[in-house]
Amino acid sequence: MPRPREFEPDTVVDQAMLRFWWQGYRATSVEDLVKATGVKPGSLYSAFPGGKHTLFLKSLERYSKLVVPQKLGELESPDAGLAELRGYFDGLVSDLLSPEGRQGCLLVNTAIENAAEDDEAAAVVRGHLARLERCMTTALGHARDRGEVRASVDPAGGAKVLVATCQGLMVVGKANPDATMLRAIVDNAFAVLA
Amino acid sequence: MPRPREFEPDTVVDQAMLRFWWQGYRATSVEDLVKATGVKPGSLYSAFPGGKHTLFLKSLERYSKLVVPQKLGELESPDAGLAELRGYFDGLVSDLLSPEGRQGCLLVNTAIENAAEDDEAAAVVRGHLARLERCMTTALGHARDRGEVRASVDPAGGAKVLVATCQGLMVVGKANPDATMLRAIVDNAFAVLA
DNA sequence: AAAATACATGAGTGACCATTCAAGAACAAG
DNA sequence: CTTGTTCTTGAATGGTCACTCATGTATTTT
Repeated sequence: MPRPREFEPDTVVDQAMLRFWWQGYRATSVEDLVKATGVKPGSLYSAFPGGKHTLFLKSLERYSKLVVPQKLGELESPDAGLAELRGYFDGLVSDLLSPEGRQGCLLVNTAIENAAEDDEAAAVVRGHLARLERCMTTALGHARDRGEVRASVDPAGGAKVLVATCQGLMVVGKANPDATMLRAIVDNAFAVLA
Repeated sequence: MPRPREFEPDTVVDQAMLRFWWQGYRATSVEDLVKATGVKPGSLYSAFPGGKHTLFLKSLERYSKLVVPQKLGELESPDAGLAELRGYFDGLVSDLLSPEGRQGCLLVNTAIENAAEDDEAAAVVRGHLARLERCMTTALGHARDRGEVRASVDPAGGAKVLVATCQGLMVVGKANPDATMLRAIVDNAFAVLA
């Protein structure tokens, strides 16, 4: 009986995600979202009750499902080792240096901009950090078993440090997107493990 | 001849800085600043031409001069070594775990929230990162000379990694202010150097 | 074709935004 | 005391914010 919806909600979330990613939550207005999606306010609010904030949370989840796996790449494969770990960091650096990647990571931005005042957003960020830590622990364990890093490196502890280091890499990259600096950070982070 | 000013500009900047620190640039309204400082809009704009943005830049500089040296503490002394380096990281962790320190570092928050769109703010952040790197390089050099870390640790490179790690520590701390996690990051960051 | 249903539209809501400005007030010099 | 200068005040500006709702529309069932 009902008139069918003329837009695909997932597509709307995708476009909203891009806006939140590039501009941040506060700096993105509902009017921005209307322009970006082509969906008028009324339809937006009826399709996403809760409005801007709901759309933001859905954007975070969509980012986790769509963008994060692509960035992690082989690092999430069960037998990832040092090469995959290094590949992830190198990918971060080249992203930060490219015009399309300057915005960094939506989840890192969210940690800083919203985590203190938005528990739901903070929970998504915590999930992401745990996921990162998990696959880095695995990769570091394999790296140690294969002799790719010093035997004295503790995979669980080292992974926690690497998680922090890659978050910090993005903070530094935002303020100072300089190839020499970013590559030096990665080079030395791995040199210390070898 | 002129009527004397009834407020101290430095005090106004101090109070504005606290607001920007706790709430961020965008989330702090001029009305907030008026309430916090007791200075009415007209006076605020005549004392700080450029308004909110000028006050923000002055806040960043004041943070660098007032808050940062207090956080760095002995790490800025010319003969700082591993103890001072470790002390700085421990201080960061206990700040992030205390109600008064949850807001993290104004300059890290600024790197994420404003650096991409505000070159002047980004420049202040870059200065801060360079300052951190400089004193960490010195401290790490002394630590190596004194045998407090492995001889294979490169002070300049290691400092770059530590800078990134402490920025990342604050990202993690914002999303997940958990003592066990934060202490594990610091413990392992130093374990890797030993 | 008529009724029922959900969707699309976009002007409208009041609140808040950063900023300005006209008016009055306080001081110092003459 | 008068005049000149700067400061203080707070109402007013025009804009934008997130959000709502009455109206019209498209589709399916009867």
